[in-house]
Amino acid sequence: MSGLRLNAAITVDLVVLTVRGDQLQVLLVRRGAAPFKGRWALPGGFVEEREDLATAAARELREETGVAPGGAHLEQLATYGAPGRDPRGRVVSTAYLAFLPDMPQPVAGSDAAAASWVEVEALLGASPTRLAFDHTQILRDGVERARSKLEYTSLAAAFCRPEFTVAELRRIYEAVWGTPLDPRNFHRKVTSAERFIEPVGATTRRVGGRPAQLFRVGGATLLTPPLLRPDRG
Amino acid sequence: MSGLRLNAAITVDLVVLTVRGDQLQVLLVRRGAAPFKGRWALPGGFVEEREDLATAAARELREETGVAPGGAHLEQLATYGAPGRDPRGRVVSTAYLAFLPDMPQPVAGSDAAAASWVEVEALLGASPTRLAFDHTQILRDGVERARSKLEYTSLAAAFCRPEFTVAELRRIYEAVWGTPLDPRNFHRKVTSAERFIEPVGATTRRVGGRPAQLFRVGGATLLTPPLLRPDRG
DNA sequence: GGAATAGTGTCTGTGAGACAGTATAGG
DNA sequence: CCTATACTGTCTCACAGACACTATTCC
Repeated sequence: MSGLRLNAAITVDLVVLTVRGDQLQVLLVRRGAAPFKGRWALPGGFVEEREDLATAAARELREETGVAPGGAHLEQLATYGAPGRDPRGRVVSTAYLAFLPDMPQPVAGSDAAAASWVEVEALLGASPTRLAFDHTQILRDGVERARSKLEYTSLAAAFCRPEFTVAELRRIYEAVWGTPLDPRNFHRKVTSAERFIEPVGATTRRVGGRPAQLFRVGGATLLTPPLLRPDRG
Repeated sequence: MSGLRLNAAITVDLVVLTVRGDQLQVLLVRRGAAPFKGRWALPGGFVEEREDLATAAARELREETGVAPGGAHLEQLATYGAPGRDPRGRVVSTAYLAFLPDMPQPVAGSDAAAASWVEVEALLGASPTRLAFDHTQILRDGVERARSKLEYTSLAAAFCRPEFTVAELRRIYEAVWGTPLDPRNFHRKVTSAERFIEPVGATTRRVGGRPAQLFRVGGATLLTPPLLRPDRG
């Protein structure tokens, strides 16, 4: 036998971000049980026996959104283990961050009746809706990670469908950063960045204006040179 | 009572980095008990009841190095919870990353007889010494985090003593990145970066060559503009 | 003086930001 | 024609990299 003393319950929580209607939104569930019954919370759950943390996160993502593993970007964010964060006892939660394209139907395949996309600004802005547990802090950390990742990596495309236009990609950046960007300079930058996006050959049909070229992701994971946020002075 | 099922043992592991003799080194302990008895491992231990993860990491750091909380930079790195990573059972470990200046005496105040600074290159290079558990991977992640943090933050100074010269700061960058840097361009960059370092007014006494100005850290935490690694193409 | 290290100036290419101007669609 | 969106070209300023040069110490 092992002398190992189990001293905690380990869970995963998900910060699932998407851009819908030029807004950065996060997937929340309404809690059906105490504690924080009726309050919005990040989706999550206990890690099963013999299950890796990343596997548990992918399973939760699939249960909540119907998105198969590999269909979205999923990375570990951070771990939260303050003694009082869950009134039921010592719960240590590893948060994962996911980027999803705008889904055709909201939260398809979800088991939770009360799952919903919520605008991030309403949760972190001036008069924020309070979330359960320390989930507001987890969300804040996730959003900051997303903002920073867009600068140095090609992950913005993870918010887009497989084929997208430069303008769609730009609106991802604008929604996540909350800043307008110059469309012309943006176009020049992303098309000249090495292996960031590559043209598909086709164009969109628009209701007005010149049709746009369609692109898919190139092979690059790092963005060189980086695409820095305007302010950060 | 709570229906909470404790399903894991939660621990913290430390990746304590320093620069000694122009080498990036990490603090290791030799394991005195099974599993992996006699193998080098990262220092760490179980999180106590009612103890925060960060507090546990600071406590471990102090036990191993004698460095008081606040005397070093300490940040959360990542959490490792693969089912088989510890043969004794389900152990979830949150790794913390610490940056220390070169200590006058190696590992002062340590309780472990077998604690030692080890060159990182010997652990991650061509024919690496294998560490216990998944500690080689944790170390790899920590070193990569350190390399990237030096680009965008002013944390390189955390490897220096309170007063330091520009050349000492440059040797930190060179040791962590493993690349030589142009001393003149480096000097111009760090002295012109906003609030990165500020002159103390005094100079060093040297055995040969012009005395160097002494600096201390400025208030800035982010480095604007960033100081990018030479290669990363 | 010579050797060693610290620090400055200068040039050149690249890229960011600003923005004029052109291209291609619908009405 | 006008409007809307996509895309290209051009200008200017700032900074990175390369490296000549000056400054201040010990010998």
